[in-house]
Amino acid sequence: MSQPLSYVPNRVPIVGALKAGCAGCSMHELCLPMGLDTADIERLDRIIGRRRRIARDETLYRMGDPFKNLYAIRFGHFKTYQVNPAGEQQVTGFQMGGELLGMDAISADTHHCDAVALEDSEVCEIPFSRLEDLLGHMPTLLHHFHRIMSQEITREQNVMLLLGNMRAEQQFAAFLVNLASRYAARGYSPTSFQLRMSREDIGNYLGLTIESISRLLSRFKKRELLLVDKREVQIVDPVRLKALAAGTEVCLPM
Amino acid sequence: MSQPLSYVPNRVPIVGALKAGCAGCSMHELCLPMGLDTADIERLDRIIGRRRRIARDETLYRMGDPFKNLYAIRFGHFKTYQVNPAGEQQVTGFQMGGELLGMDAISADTHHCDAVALEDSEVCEIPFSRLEDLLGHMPTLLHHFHRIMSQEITREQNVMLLLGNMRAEQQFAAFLVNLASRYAARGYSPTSFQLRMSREDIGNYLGLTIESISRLLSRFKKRELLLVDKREVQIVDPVRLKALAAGTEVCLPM
DNA sequence: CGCGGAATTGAAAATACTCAAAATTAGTGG
DNA sequence: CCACTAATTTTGAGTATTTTCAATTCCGCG
Repeated sequence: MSQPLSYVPNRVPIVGALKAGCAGCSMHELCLPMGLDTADIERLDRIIGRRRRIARDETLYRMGDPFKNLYAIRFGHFKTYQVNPAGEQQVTGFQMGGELLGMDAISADTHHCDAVALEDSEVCEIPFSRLEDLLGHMPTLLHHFHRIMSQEITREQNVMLLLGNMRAEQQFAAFLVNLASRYAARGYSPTSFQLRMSREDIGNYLGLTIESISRLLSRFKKRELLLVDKREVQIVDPVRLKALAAGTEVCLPM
Repeated sequence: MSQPLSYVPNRVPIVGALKAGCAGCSMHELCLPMGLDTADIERLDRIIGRRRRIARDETLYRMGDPFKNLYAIRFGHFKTYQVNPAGEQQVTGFQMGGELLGMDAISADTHHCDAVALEDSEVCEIPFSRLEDLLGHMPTLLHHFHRIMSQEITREQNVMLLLGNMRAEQQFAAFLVNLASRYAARGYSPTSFQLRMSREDIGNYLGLTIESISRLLSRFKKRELLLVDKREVQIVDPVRLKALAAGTEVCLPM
């Protein structure tokens, strides 16, 4: 599923085999270089910094860190969370391969959240000032970058929708449907995947307690919407799950 | 408080008095032209489309409308809301003078929410494709635009924080503190202002019912945090209100 | 003056939370 | 590979906050 974790020197073309840089990255169709021609990918490659391995539970950046780079996830999963004045965490998102981390930091040149790897992961460092220079000369990339930022805004609006007026059961269904669609976009099964995050993280993200998440999983299991084994989830009835997420159907307790 | 509503022909310089365009707009220190020199403001002015008056309760754009323009609010207030598959509304934000509307539409060339004026308002149309062309030639503006988009991401993350792990009372306090700080940034009193939105809109935004908002207002009034008269709010104890919003203090019912 | 939308208030109901305990799983070292 | 410990998850019972439903009241406006 994810790539082997053995160390391979970065950015060194392996003759006749893998290309280095964006062109050789399995995420290039989803990530920043999406839709660029070979020459433009080349230009983008030249500004991209080193690749970084982030082991599970390690922090990529912290709230308050000075903003230097965006990070493109090559493989692995991350969570981002903010800490409020009272010291409580709020998970603001889960990110996976092909997604960009750090866009919230542009506004104040300072990171606004912590980003922690949920499993051993790898990211590309994208020095933002160099990227911005490049954007001035590459209209296609500029537009695509704006789309990505806009997508992030849209994503968060959807979370607001979710947090603001869905009941627990609907929220959780929507969460699963969202994960499924993102795996589908990456060529993975949308009906069978691993939850990379703990029940606690899910609960925190959805504004629910860990107990509620646990109960919802049990309920969905009993209603034969899902098969659940530890963190492995199999969606048995995607249609009904989507209906639940849309609010067209309900799934009462017991 | 807001500018007079009488009609004045747009973009016609009044000799020896007001300048037309961004330089003459009271919001230019908060809006897109922030930090630009006179020559650059001039360039920006040239691509900005007409000004539009939007009467109270009128819609600036709707979900699904093709995306052509961003809108800078010259004066007035707006709300944006999405409609979920079940037909329920979710207010995703309240916007005021100097703020930009429509950035969520870039990602899919289609508006993702409705924007409705909460009072008689005026916006500048900013044709996005022309803006993007200009951004390629104005690094300062480019960077500033990215800051604005990033700020929108940050703003929404803060709402997630609010919706995700605050109790009603804390949410509502945070909402008021947020409004206060935005009015302060605009040179208005941060302790005395009008709520431009209905209790229903506030409740919808915060994921609470209208009844809950009403009870919270009564409670805050009784605890001498606020004076409330219809939509006019006066913050009597800003320190305690902030403490409430931060979660450092509580304010129980009765 | 009276109508209608908006806001307030009260009482009952429901959803999700808290606390507690048990069960399961993951991690560690022998 | 197994045993042990720590962490995570599940489940139950009682509680609390917020919602729902209903009845008024308030206010703007014709």
